[in-house]
Amino acid sequence: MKKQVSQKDLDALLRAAEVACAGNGARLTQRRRQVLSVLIQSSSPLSAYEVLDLCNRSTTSAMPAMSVYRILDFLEQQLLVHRLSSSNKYVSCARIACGHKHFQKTHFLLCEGCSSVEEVDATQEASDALEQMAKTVGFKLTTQQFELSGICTSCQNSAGGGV
Amino acid sequence: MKKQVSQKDLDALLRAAEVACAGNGARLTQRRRQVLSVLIQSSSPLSAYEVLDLCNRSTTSAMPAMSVYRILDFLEQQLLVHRLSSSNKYVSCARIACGHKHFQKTHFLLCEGCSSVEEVDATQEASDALEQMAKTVGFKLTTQQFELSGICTSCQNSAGGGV
DNA sequence: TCTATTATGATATGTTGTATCATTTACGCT
DNA sequence: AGCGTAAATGATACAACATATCATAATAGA
Repeated sequence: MKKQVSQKDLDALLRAAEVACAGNGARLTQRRRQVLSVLIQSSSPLSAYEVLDLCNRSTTSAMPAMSVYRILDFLEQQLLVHRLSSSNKYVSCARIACGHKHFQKTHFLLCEGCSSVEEVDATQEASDALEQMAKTVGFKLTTQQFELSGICTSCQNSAGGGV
Repeated sequence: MKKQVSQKDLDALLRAAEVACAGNGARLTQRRRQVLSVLIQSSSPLSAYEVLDLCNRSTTSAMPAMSVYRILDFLEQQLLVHRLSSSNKYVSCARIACGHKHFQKTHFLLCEGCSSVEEVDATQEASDALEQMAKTVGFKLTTQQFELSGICTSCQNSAGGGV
């Protein structure tokens, strides 16, 4: 499903992404830009092959699967996209525009109704409670990212519809 | 890696599993027992194909991949094994012996050092904090299971060794 | 412009997961 | 016990997902 992103917003995000890459001595090439655009414009997480299909739909020159995997890895390293391990899919980072700083642990709220994703910072309470819980069995937590399923506001209201 | 489970304990768990199945009008067949045994005896989560390999190592009659997937689904329905979505692997339930009642949400603490898994009940504080956090963006949580990575006690002490 | 590095293309192959239909096994019934 | 039905497993084929490897192209810097 396609998210409504204006050309203006998309351009701004891509510019910000470019700057972010440059800051790391990396380049946002045409292909990488293409993959990132697809993810930015998607209202739900996409698998590598879904990204591939969408890329190849809009271009004449077909991209090989290999490239998509490579580019997704790259974009993840640059913190421009996140990989959701529970579904093995990718979403564009919600923080691209603001210098993609993640001050807290990141949580992803996955809607079971419409598959949309909400990226939120962890509350101190949640982090503390989880850490405390792990501590009772001697675990030292390292997870920086949680993926939680639920029902988003829209779907609660429309009782099962889309966004 | 093989966990040290005595034949006595294994038998007791399998008997408990059999009773649990019977309670649901289901049967713990030879094949299902075999798959469950493999998981009980593993110190870390196993993928479907890892289960398959282990099964086929101990038998003369080879099991097809299809059967493993079917049986894992079955065992999961019977609450005898859990599927870890973050790694797409399976672990035997830690509650088989006690009637596998899950009163709270279940958390899995995955050790990044030795790959062992600790199954714990969620604390009320953690559940509340997560629910509260989701609520701030209008989400109603449905997740019953969290998977957290960290370092277990043994690995903290041995600074990188195994269990 | 030349060269070293990085990025991508192309091909092959490995891994994981399912669809489908045939066969076998267990259970209830007479 | 013998029979019919439903459940479970076997067997085969194939689809989907992921990676290894080497060739080619593009880019940055000297």
